[in-house]
Amino acid sequence: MLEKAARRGPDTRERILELAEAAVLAKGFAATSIEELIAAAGITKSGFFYHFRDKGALAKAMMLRYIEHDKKVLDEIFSRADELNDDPLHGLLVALKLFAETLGNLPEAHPGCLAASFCYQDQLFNQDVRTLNAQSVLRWRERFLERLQAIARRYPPRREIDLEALADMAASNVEGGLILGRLLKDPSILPRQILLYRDLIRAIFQPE
Amino acid sequence: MLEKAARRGPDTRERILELAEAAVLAKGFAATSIEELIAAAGITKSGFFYHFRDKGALAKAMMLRYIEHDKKVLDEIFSRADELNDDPLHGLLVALKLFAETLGNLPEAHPGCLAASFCYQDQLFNQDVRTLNAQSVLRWRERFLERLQAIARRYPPRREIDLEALADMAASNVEGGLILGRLLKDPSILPRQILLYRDLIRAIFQPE
DNA sequence: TGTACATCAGTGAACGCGCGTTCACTGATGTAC
DNA sequence: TGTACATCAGTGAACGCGCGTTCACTGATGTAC
Repeated sequence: MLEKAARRGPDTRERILELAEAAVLAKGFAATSIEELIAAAGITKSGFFYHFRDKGALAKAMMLRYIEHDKKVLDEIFSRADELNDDPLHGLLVALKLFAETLGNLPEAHPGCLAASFCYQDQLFNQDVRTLNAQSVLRWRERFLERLQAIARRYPPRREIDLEALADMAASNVEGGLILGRLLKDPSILPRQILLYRDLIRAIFQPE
Repeated sequence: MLEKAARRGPDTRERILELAEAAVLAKGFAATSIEELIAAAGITKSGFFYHFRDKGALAKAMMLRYIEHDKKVLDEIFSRADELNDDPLHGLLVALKLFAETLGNLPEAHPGCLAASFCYQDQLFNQDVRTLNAQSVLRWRERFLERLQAIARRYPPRREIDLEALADMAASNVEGGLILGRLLKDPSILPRQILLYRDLIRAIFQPE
């Protein structure tokens, strides 16, 4: 037990999920074959079915992994942003700046979002997976709406504004920015969209 | 020749493309089988291959059809918006309002964008199709950027602003709104996002 | 106006390949006594 | 400390089905003369 080592591969299951995510973001779930995943992971087909009951179980595991990762990233950014101040507007502006930097420095050439990929193929998945997917975006809504409401209390905006839509715009803007970035193969689009969203938030709430 | 009628079905090719678009938006291109399309269209497999050399040719035809439709809708909305005035800001605000209404009243339960669907599966397509897809979003950029520049000349914004990002935000916001609408099965999200974008444009440029 | 030919919009049968899934088995590690 | 058994992380072979594609053919319409 001393070694706790790598029985076979070091966490094969995680490796499969990683490979699957990259493949799905490149060509979709249906076109991602188990065959190619096991070839890349260096196991046999039966090895795959030891980890996942069927292909549907792979989809669900991918979604759970994605949601967990998503939550972790957001948590970290917001807690870093709130570290040294307790002004909700300032905190959000810092968070958005951090977010733009994080997403601008991703190693992948054409990053994508699994939620978006799955939602454009959702007939392939069972209700379970679809519900999980909806949850991931609901968390964004809640998180940003809470923030914006706190900000609006302290800095009443000059004009009336649909706060829920403005909260959804955070996620919407990221999804849209990812798509434009992919279509035009321009990784600068997403960070610029986020910084633009940030500028708009500031323009709405910040007293002159 | 009098009848010019319906040789077999009335424009089978168009019917296939229509069916294919709906299927692709629901489950992706790879999972959309020729078999299901011909079953729905009421022809045989060979009939399909009379219209399309192979599945790749179907993809390209879908993209061309989508681009043409996209252009027509935008042309129409902008020309309606510009009909009775020549103020660029007012024109854009009217256009965005029309756009929100148009997209809010779509008959489909969960509308989607073929460009977005394809970009999340772009490994399935050849360079030809990918280039077409990029063009569709470039047209949005050009169109909105032109507008925004004209607006900025007449109404210099209070703060400096990244006009190109603001132009891209039009497309980005629609793509994002579609995704959120699908994920949450809420058709009101997209029109609200567009109206929010409109409010932001007004807040940036309109003199108090 | 009638005939010969061309084209358009398909039909029908067959193909091979790759996919997801199943099942009986295995060899290394961990645990009970 | 040694042995018996259980579990973990797989292997290997076989399966049937559906998919995209091909090929020879067809029957209705259009066109030339």
